[in-house]
Amino acid sequence: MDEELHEMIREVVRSIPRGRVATYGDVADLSRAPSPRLVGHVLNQDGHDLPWHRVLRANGTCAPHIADTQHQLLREEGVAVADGKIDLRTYRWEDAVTEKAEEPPGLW
DNA sequence: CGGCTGACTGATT
DNA sequence: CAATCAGCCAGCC
Repeated sequence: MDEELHEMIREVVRSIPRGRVATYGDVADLSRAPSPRLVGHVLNQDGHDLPWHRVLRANGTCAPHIADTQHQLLREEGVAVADGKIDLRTYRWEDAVTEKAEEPPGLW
């Protein structure tokens, strides 16, 4: 059953560090999901106890129906939200790609 | 079995 | 920066 994938996606989302964000594509890749759409679907169904607000679209924005809450929660964690968009180049969860994790500005 | 939808992405114009 | 197109996959009718 693909239930394992389902759990995997939730695990990845839960692994996102505080003050950082990830894109659907990243989560999909880390959870070996076949496509980012599955991530969205899973979060919609079982993302109630997950930090789904740390998952955004590739351009730094998020879905309209959750955007309001999303921005609010992110700000609580110290993530700067500018005009409904997050600066991915600064806050993107880079530990996943092991490129370079530079410290975000005024955080904590 | 076929078609539409969606918390998506990337490239192109 | 906005609009379009084409892949992508699961779920519902």
